Amino acid sequence: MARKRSKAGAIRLTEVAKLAGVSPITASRFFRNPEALSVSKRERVESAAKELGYVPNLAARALASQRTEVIGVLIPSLTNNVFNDVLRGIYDASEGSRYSIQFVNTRYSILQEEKLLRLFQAQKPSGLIVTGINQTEASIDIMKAMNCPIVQIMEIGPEPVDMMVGFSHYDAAFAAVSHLISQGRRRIGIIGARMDPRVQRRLEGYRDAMKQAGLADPALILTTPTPTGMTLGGTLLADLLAQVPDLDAVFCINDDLALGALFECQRRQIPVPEKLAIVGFNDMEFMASAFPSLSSVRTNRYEMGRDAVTMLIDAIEGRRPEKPVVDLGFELMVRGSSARPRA
Amino acid sequence: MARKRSKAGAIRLTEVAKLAGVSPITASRFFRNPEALSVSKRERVESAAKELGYVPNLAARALASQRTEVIGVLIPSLTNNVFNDVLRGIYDASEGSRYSIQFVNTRYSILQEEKLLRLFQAQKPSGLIVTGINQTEASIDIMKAMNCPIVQIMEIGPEPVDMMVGFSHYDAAFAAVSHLISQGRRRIGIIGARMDPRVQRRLEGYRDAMKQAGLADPALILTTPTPTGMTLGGTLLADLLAQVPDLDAVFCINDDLALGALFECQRRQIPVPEKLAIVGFNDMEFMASAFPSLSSVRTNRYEMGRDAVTMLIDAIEGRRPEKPVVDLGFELMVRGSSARPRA
DNA sequence: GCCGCTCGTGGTAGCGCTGTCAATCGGTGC
DNA sequence: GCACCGATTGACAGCGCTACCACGAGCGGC
Repeated sequence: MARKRSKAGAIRLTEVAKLAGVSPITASRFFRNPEALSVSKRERVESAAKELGYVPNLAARALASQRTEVIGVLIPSLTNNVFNDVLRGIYDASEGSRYSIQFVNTRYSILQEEKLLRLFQAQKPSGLIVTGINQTEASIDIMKAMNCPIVQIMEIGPEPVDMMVGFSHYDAAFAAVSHLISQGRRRIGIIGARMDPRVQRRLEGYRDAMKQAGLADPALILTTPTPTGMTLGGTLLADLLAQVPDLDAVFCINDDLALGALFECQRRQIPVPEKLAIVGFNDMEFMASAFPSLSSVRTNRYEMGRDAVTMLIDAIEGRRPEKPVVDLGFELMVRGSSARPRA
Repeated sequence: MARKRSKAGAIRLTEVAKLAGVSPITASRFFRNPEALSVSKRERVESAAKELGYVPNLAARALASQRTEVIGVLIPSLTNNVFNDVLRGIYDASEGSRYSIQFVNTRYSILQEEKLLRLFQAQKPSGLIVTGINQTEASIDIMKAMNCPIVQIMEIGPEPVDMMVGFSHYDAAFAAVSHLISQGRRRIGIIGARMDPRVQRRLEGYRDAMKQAGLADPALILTTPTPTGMTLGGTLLADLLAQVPDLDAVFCINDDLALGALFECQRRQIPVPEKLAIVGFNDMEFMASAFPSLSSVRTNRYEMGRDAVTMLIDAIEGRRPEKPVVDLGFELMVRGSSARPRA
């Protein structure tokens, strides 16, 4: 009874090594660090592996080496298009590297996040990307105990668990509202949905900009915890208009709401930007192509994902960045929907 | 030298077993099938595990058991919102089950898909979800060799590798175009982008519907391999109008193009639906909230993901479905943008 | 009272790979 | 010519868990 539980067709490293006429460990090295082998052995292992159709057993590798070449990504939502771009950046940056991405969905719940973090802990990833800076105490403990580089993305704050790539949602919202004020708008409302921590900070930016301009009025603020969407944008604007008939601008905490608001204006024949200015947040592709084109705050989502992975891989491989916190900034995209109304 | 390479704080099953006063294998069973233990042992293992903060080592489990509790998902795009809903269905259905989802991005390349399939092979997933029915020969060989249930999603065809959940893109497009014809439209164009296999089949549906009505004209067809987007929808419509000035309807092979086309009409002051009818494909949320509201073909994307996972888990656990191919159908959502023009 | 059954439990022996360290080899400096 | 050095290579011993099989206890049927 040579091998008790062996699977029929499974080709192992030993088989490859035997065919190549080298020791298993040499064959192993070929797959991890080919340069360490002499050219002749390298070629022999390579052709042997190809001939046998060898596929390495990742579980065995992970067990023996006490680590995996996985980068874990925790994001709050799949439905939110914002994360599409981030994920694209993550995938692009990881492509060609030895690391593969495993991403999980926290559904905007920090408890779910904690649970998933624990799950990752069992997997010993090489690195981790987590969204935002509002984790539970327990989550932070787990992250610190995990002994792998970690990048927090989407926003920046004073106390990174390890590294950070993001921007200030507060500043971005402040800039958007300041722009509306500078265009002569006075009754500037804000509509918001889902109100996650980053959205809250945008709301704060709005509040402070309005306060500083002496324009603050609680009636101008309309938010709901329900998930966002274009339809909701229309509904919220309708409600806000009922509350504030002399509204002359609306800052939408995301672009979906802004587009919904635009359609609502079209439905009500409210001219944009003449009677009502609209500014969104994120600058999704459709903002520029809408009619009128919609102003928004461009956030560097693709770059955020890309840079997070780059920093992570660098850190995993021992090249720690000199600056652990990277501010990617934002850019106010002024378009037709927020032009100065005719005098 | 008891343990040569042991990590300092790593708590293993053996430790838990010792504290609980049972054998390691009994502790192991507790985590996999608690019902098999007597109540007293179960409680003792449970409290011991909690006390030590035991986290199972997934790699070791996978190595010993020759399988992982992972469902692999291959999808072609992250940027395409269509897959958001599918993924949401997948996540929802997997939640609460023992399986975790690992998804990878083929970027609409069947070669990339083949490569990723090979990667999954090394991981021995419990099940696999792949997009579409156009795999390479090699991919199909790999899938057949993988010895796990597989569900192909997004469309259905005559030869499932294993199981399928989807609908007929041909029929759906045919229905959409027939609707426009029934509304009295004659010069019905089609604009398309990225032209993946499923989009190609929609184009076929359009072609046949037009041919059967005696309305076919190659000038009415405008497609491009470039990625889709709202901006592109405007551009394509502009180009099509230049080519076919008497265009009275346009079938857009996805909703992004449809929305871009609507904005282009607004920009050019072409009344929709009076002068031009618009129908999209997929029925994203924004279609109903646009002004005018946009007609589309509703596809059951969420259900597709959900059902795929359900079928997969059932099959993994030995409950093979009676019907391996599930047609989720579609529904034509007729809205303002394709209403009959006034006589 | 004995048989055979099921249920719960434990011992043994790996799963396929890599970390560690020692051995080997060809070339180098003096 | 010899000690020495870096570059390659290999032997050994696990990594933490579970499959397999064995075993004993409890129990109903005859």
